[in-house]
Amino acid sequence: MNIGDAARLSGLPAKTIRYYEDIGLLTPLRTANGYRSYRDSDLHKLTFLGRARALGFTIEDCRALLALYADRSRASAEVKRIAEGHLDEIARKMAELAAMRATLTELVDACAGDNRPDCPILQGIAGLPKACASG
Amino acid sequence: MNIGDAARLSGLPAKTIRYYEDIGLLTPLRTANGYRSYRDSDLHKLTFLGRARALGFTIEDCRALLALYADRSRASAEVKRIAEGHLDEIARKMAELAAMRATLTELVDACAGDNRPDCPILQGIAGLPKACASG
DNA sequence: CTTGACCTTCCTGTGACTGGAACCCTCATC
DNA sequence: GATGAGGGTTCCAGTCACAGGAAGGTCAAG
Repeated sequence: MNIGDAARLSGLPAKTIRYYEDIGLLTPLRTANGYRSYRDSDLHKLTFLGRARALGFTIEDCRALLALYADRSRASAEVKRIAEGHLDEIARKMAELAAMRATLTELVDACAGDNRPDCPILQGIAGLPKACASG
Repeated sequence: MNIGDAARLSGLPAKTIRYYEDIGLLTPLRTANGYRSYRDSDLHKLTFLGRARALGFTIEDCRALLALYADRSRASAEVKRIAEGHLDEIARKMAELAAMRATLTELVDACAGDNRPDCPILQGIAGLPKACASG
């Protein structure tokens, strides 16, 4: 299977698949003419990677998860540890965004949004007490 | 005022302040020895930038906001438009994170996390129906 | 005169790709 | 045999918003 087919079947761009090979996440065979040749196992890895990335795992997390996926003697605790760490990170980002949204919503609500120059948004950004939206 | 003082007073690292100059967000004076010299107006800009960045605005948004801040004949509608666009972006990111969290929380809850190899998390990533956590 | 804190510029690296140039391979068609 | 379409290959540059570090200039204090 060439990279184009692997791309179609995995849903990942060919560029991304080459990149994943470049950083050592998978190593497809090569045909006589130098083309990459993907086995079923490669395709499984690509699908796994696509889903893990869609869940927001970093590439390094994905690397660890792939290794655990391939390791029949793994402890699920290790997988869970990685996933929980990622959940913490997601929670942290959501809290950060929520804080931004809270402050910004206040400012936007206070702004008339007409063609006069008075603007509570600009005033807010220029003079906000420092505790707001820190992160 | 040298860059160190500007950094302390604005709360931004000196590296960041130099970068902002590099991309044309402000242009401090220079003393005879080549050191950057920050006026009050420069410091105001830096503080403005720090707060706008803390609210998650992109650098290009910041550039536009700074210009509007300096423009006495601005229409607040333009500022509001930028802020609302950013709020939309924040909402989009939060929704994306919430979807990831929902899927991942399910998987984590289903995983025993002991030293046996059975792992619903890995199974989930490997075989999830494609609709989950798309974004 | 040296020490140390400051400042300068320039180059590289980050994460996870994306775009593009320049080139090769294969097959079908004229 | 030339041509074109549609694959594939490598390598280089760019993204975003900085951070780290090297190599060197400047300045006040001891």
